[in-house]
Amino acid sequence: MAAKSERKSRKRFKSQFRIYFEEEIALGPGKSDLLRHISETGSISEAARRMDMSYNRAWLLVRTMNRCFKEPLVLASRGGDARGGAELTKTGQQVLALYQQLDAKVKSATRHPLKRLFSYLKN
Amino acid sequence: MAAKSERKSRKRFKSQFRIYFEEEIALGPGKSDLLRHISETGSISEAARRMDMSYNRAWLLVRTMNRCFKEPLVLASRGGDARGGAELTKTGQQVLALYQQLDAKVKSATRHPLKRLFSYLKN
DNA sequence: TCTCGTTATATTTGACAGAATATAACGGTT
DNA sequence: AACCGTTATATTCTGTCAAATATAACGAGA
Repeated sequence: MAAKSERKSRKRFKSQFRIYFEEEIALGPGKSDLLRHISETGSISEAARRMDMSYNRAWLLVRTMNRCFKEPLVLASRGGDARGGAELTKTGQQVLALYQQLDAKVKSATRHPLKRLFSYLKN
Repeated sequence: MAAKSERKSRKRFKSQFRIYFEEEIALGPGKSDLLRHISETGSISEAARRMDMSYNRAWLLVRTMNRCFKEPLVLASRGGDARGGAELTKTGQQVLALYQQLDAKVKSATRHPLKRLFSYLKN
């Protein structure tokens, strides 16, 4: 780890794509990230904690996603055995997978021109 | 035009990539668009008018770009024969071309998974 | 030296997204 | 019936980014 000349480059690249439905963002980097964490933790609030995001915000994102898609992406339950929780629906899993696939494709497609662009930036 | 079932789809996709230098956005969708218009019009203010953007904002974007790259992308002059104007430097042209290339690559790379994603959205 | 469209720059205003805060409901378990 | 961690929802606050506004400088040409 110590061998790299700079511990963190001053040059960065951020690619983000958003899917809109009407005037709302149905899916984007934040929402897909949230989906992943919900899938991993089985809980909206635990996902939010791990992302250092307020539960309130996380819940609003979930609500928007569920509203924009034909079928809900997240199914949540209150109380009960595990004192509530949430999970991705089949649709949610598929949508997340597609988004991640999109992400990977963009990464590989931009690799080379990006490198050239970076060379024009200051050091 | 009247035959299409919807005059404008409610589903949209926006892909944008930004290149950061330190904490500033060195290049992004807006800035590259501005570069194009400056190249076409030979003027920052005319470019701004066509983009329905204030001259002030356009100038700030140009200033940021010029600050982030090794060499300025835009060269401007005041007064004089044409009463001032601006043009892209050779570097500016190359950077713009690279960005547009990036854009095209992303478009073609995302085409198919995007279509599938759209099918999950409400109509 | 006045004009004119441009570049150059500072400052003030305003809108809006996200943060913060508050509260309630749920429903198994104990 | 009390408890607990979660989901669910409304409302207020606030920091930030863009818009708006204001001025000045430039410099060839008339």
